[in-house]
Amino acid sequence: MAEPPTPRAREIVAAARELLEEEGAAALTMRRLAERLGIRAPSLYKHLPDKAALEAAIMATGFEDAAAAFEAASGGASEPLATLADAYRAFALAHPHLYRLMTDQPLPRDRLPAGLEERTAAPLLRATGDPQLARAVFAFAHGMVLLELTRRFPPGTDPEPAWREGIAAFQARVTAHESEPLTTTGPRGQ
Amino acid sequence: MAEPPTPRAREIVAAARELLEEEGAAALTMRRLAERLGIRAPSLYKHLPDKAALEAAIMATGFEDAAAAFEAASGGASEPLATLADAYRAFALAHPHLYRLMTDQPLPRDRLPAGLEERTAAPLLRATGDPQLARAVFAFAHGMVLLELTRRFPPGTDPEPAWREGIAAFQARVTAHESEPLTTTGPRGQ
DNA sequence: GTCTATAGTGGGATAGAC
DNA sequence: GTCTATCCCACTATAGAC
Repeated sequence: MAEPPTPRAREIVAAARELLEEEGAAALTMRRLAERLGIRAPSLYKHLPDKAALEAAIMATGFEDAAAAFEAASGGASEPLATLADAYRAFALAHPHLYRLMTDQPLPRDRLPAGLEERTAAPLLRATGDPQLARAVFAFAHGMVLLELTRRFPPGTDPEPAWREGIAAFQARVTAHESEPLTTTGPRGQ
Repeated sequence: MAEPPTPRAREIVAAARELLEEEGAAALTMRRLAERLGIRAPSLYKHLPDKAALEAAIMATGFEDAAAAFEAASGGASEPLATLADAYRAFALAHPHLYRLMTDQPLPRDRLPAGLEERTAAPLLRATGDPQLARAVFAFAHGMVLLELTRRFPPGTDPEPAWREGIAAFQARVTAHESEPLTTTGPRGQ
């Protein structure tokens, strides 16, 4: 539920995140991690119950960093949505392997600190003013980042114009919502 | 570059796709595939050079099916973009493991039939009338589908309203482009 | 087209001593 | 907190016989 309790466990998680970021998910094995720490793999199990716990702990540090970056980006920007999108993209491209670990699988919500998911999402919710719109923007940004990371666009394609297109489309919806909370898609609840 | 040449190889690829779709990427091993075919794993190598070729062949069948579905969906619909988005989502949700195999990694373009990628993308390009807008919509749909597949939205969330939000936002851009090819983001090229 | 035998590599994890 | 020894698992792939 919370972060690793002991200082040694924290060191291990930090080393694991470095290993992941530098060499990718395939390199994140208990043996390689131990090697990086100058110990033997079985010793790791005195500090962490299993590999899933290690991954969850890495993810938690990633969400802390992402939340902090998003909060910093949305501080009084003149174009909050565009600024937030830039911050989102920057985080993902700066930490591609970490980003994929954080998003490729269902969130292990039980093993993450309480409230962290909400904290990470809050700036976007504020920038859009609407949960459904926030989810749509989230999906767009997530999709763009993954298409970039997996090199899915035709070789040589510059993703920038597509980013601007999407942000412009959603910005128009934000503006529309601000002047008139009910749109053609009808009232939304849930 | 092209599909498996021999009939036997086609059978093997078909069985592999079934295995993938039913049990997921982790179950797609040469051993399990052979088991499903009633033969031994080494025998597979008489028909396919390696596992990467097998995966590429599976992906090719997936893109053929997706392209056909998108072409069928965009045939004279009154709302081409929304209809296409529905078809995209339906394909991904009907074949979650296949979809992820097709999108989680860079496209092995050398091992796929020539023109297949373009054919799959064509309907969206037609529906949007602009490559940048098409990429943005692609990213949105890809992101939404993945967030659904990885259960990334808070438990109990209905993704439908977010889909409608996004499609409405992009539909407005399509309409704007149709009446005025140059927008606030300026001319686009590339 | 299929087989047996096998090489070679890697992984997560536990028991029990120090 | 770390160690050694070890288990058990799984995978891709090749050689060579039938």
